[in-house]
Amino acid sequence: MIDLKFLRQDPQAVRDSQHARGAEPDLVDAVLAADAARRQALVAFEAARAEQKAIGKLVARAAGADQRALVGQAKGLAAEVKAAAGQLAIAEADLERAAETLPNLVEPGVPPGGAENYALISQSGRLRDFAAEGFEPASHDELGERLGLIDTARGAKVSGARFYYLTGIGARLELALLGQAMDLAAELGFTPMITPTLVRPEVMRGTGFLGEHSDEVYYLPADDLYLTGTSEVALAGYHKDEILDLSGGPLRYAGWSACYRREAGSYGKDTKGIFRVHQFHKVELFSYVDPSAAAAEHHRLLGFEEMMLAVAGLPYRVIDVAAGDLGTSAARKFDCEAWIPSQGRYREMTSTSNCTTFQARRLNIRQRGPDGSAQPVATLNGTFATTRWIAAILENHQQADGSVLVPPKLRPRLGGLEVIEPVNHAA
RNA sequence: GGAGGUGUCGCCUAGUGGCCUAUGGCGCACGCUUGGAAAGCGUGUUGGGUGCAAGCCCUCGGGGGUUCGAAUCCCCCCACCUCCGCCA
Repeated sequence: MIDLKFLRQDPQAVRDSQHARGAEPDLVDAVLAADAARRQALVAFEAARAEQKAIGKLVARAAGADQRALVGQAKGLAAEVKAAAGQLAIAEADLERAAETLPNLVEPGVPPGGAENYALISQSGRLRDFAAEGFEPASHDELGERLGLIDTARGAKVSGARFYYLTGIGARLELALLGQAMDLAAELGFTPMITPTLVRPEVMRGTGFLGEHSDEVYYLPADDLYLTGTSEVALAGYHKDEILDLSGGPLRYAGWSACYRREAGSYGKDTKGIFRVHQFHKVELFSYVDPSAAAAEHHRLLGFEEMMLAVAGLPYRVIDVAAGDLGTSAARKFDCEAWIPSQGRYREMTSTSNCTTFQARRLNIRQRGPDGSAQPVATLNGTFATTRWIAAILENHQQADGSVLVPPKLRPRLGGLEVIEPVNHAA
């Protein structure tokens, strides 16, 4: 049962939040009505049960004809209880269905509106002037092919569109990036994790991925398991049904995993290269914190992402994503977008979301409050590095002669390699 | 994949159809005792919902069923253990 205390306490705040998202405000009243109906059914059920239990005790103590008479009475009560239980089950299912569609409460300060209404927070790094350098920047897929790093043709032959091979230095570059991210995360106090990528339905649902974007998710019917699009799912499910002790500070994890996305609604978008693919690798940060510390932790995650962008030497900007462009479970989201020269625009490299208590309420992850009662914690996540970064690195560090400079911090992980030179496939 | 076994309140454990409103121990918390501590003694200790409260309801891996009544009987699922088979 999803915890709806926040909704009962302040329905207007939820309506305002829905408005900011450009989503159905009527949903709030539908959920409240379902909640009231459930409560009524619950009261009726509890009353019937209490009566039944009382007579049960009498039956236990009675004997002979008295007992037979009491059993007769109890039979009638049993039918009542059964009916009440049926009503309750229906009311609960209705509420669950209604509550499931209600996205998280948007944090105050988030710009209202759709994707284009984001707020620019900061801008870092220098955009190169390729015209002044005397050449036209090549796209990452061109570079990847020329340098022998990415093979999308054979990816398609073996697995279909949006699959690829990383080959040679391409594979090593990916490992370097993810390794660097894991090392940095560990240094910063995040526990490194390699997580399952197949999860049960309740975990998928609890993290908010079976809502409106369920068609983005791979499902294995034979096993009733979902392939995750991010290790966030496994990291959020990690403490499912647990009561955590956060008195020593947040619990912080860095998950490494393959990620799978169907990209169902994206025909025609980013069809070339590895910008939008069905399978990629990612290091994801995940924090469990006291709700009062969530906003501060969010900025901390953003800071770590910026460190990795600095390691990769990418020019980027940070945006505060508008309410209408937030995922179901996010209350606020900061994206770091790197400049992609061949496209002449910024593209998402990292994304960090404050999910406040949304996921914890669904996954039943709590901590002890001051009064000893169990209260939901807040969860936050942030991308730390992905396959997509290879594309940004190739494009931003390309040279006029077709080679690519390896960012200095990554060189030790590539055997000291400083420049990736074109390979001659004809040879 | 096949056969068998196990799952009770943080941990161990009693409980095989009705005062189970779940036993006992360990641990933990508080109190008494003490110069202080240990030991000892006493009290409390699954979690949740609802209520000002008393209370009431739910909760014995999860879900269904049988029954007036289920921790207990039946079915399905999940996890773990043992053995067999298969396999990177």
